[in-house]
Amino acid sequence: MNVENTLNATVFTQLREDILAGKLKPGERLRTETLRQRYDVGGSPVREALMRLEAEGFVLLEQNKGFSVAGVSLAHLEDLTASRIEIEAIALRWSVERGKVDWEVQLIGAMHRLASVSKGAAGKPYERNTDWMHYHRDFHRALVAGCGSQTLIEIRQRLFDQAERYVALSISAKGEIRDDVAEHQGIMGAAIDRDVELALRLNREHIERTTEKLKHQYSF
Amino acid sequence: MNVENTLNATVFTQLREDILAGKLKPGERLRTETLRQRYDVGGSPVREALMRLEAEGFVLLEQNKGFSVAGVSLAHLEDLTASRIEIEAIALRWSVERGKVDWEVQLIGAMHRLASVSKGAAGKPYERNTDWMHYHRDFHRALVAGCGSQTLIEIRQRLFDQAERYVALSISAKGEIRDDVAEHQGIMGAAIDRDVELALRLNREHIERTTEKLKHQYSF
DNA sequence: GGTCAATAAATTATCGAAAATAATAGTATT
DNA sequence: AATACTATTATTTTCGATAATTTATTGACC
Repeated sequence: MNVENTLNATVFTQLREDILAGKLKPGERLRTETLRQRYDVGGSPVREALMRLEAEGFVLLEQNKGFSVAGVSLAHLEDLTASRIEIEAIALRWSVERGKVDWEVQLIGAMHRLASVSKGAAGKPYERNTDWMHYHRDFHRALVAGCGSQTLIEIRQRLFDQAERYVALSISAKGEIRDDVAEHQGIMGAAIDRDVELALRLNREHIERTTEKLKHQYSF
Repeated sequence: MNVENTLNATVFTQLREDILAGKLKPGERLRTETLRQRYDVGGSPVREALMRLEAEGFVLLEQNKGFSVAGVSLAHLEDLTASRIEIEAIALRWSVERGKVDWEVQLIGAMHRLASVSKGAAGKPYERNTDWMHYHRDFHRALVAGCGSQTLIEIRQRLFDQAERYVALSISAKGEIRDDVAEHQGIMGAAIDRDVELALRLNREHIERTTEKLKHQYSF
């Protein structure tokens, strides 16, 4: 699987996933020795990976006191949501205004994948959840992929992932995900119809609804 | 000066400044050995600092091929500018709408400092430039400081710094900075008068004008 | 009992050397 | 002369050990 990847990169990816999936709890200390054993590597790759995660906001570094998983709070979730709504709005507007047919194709494909896993048989719920989250992430990325601004795309993705952490934490507490095919189809429809205002409104409501549910559970 | 700072943090700051100030040219390779000598430290702090800079977009890392200063291009500058205009607009709007009197005070202070160094006697032009850039940075930060969103503030700052690099590169090529006290006073005035639309328009024009000048020189 | 200093233990940060990978130069072969 | 292959060098990446710093513990003193 890991054909040609530097150790540091592997640890980075793993650590990022573990934090994002809530396996490493918010505020939890990240001692170098523990991580060395966990990923079976030396200290340098671990520290380097942590430094990158620090810059991305998933990890907190206190001088000479080590690293810890970034904390969560209601205030942070709300700030994140408000910022996300505005920034996604820009990216989505540009996407709808400028997206070519390629963008439409990719978007329809992402929607189809998302719908398929939603409909999927009961099977193993955990696997379905991770699959769904993966496709969900892809769908929202596809939505803004036509905006033409790499800068904006990266910023949006970062905020999205930060927010996903709250979702993951709430799932691992509650057990089930929100399975809203129709909502996504609505956003996509408006986007492809080039109805900017409608797409923006639906997207904003989509984000707000997600956050509202999280706030209601308040398991963090 | 450096009472209690980890080596890694020192190198990070230095390296960041050197890149931002254009001392390290875009695309330039950053060999560990060179940097070890330059900052008189071991390999670990250097690599760790570089990892952070990579995540911030100032440095590029290619697996097993090392680091280099992030490149510059017209396309990137334009993307940066477009994104900045939109994101600063949000932050500024919120600042104007929600900023308390403390925000006004800080803003007026920042404006005063900026004006004072602008007026400063001929003296040493280089020192005046770095001072001016410092206060200029502070002014624009003060402008959005009242928005109440840490997330947005950090994002804006990152984009601003990325753009500052283009300014620095163009200065070190041309020699003089644009000294526009009136423009800044205009933005501040509109902000404190709580005239959202005017403040936003002036700010957008301010950014656009800067970029336009850079594009005209096109020394990168 | 509670505070403080001194010491011990735990942890982080850094270094220097070894291992892995890429770039270069040289050689042989066609 | 061009290509493919090998040896050599340069560079990055990683490890294990050491130094520096923080945290915990102990015991003296009030």
